[in-house]
Amino acid sequence: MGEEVQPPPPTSNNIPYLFTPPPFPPPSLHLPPPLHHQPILQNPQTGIDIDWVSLLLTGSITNGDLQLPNVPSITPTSRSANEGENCEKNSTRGKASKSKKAIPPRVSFHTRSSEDVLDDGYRWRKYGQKAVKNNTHPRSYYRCTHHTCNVKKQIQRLSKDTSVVVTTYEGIHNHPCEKLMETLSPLLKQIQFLSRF
DNA sequence: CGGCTTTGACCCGCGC
DNA sequence: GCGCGGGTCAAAGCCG
Repeated sequence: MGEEVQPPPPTSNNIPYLFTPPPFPPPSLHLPPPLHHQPILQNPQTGIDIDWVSLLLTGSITNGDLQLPNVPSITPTSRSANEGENCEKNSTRGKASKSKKAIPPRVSFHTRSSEDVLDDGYRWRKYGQKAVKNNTHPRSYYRCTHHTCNVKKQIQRLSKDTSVVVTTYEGIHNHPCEKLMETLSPLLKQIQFLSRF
């Protein structure tokens, strides 16, 4: 892949991945959010909403002055608690190896939903929940259940606006999304059929 | 019975 | 060095 990682947009709160637009496709989101999840990605400066249909059809967005490239806009974080797909545990738990760890791509986005868990077509197993500072809602930690896949995601509601769910993906799936294939295969067949005329 | 959630404990990095 | 906050583990319990 020759994709270049876009520099993170400047943020004031030193949380570099907030408001980071999703790449196309997002590392783990190969499906648009379900209908009950209203994506509210927007340019924090202009407040212009991102058009998911455009995103999925063209791979890029031209919505007002906000443009998203179709390359991953990945924002590696400087936090180091769990950097890595190499976060295999050594013999003793939590002991970090001295070698440099790869920083996994991290993407976060906001959706407006009454449900916490965004159904993105993958299967996730919850492995932790933690109360975080300055937020009345706990943060939930999920891991992809595919045995060879190391992708994680965090889900948290904004304390300011509890209808907003912040989903943060970490890592890239190394397997296809079965649900996506199920969903798309009849459409693809139809397209193939129609393209014969 | 297998897969999943819950939850308290543990570990680590960072700031003071 | 210490305390805090965040991330993960793993045992126990739940559920289909």
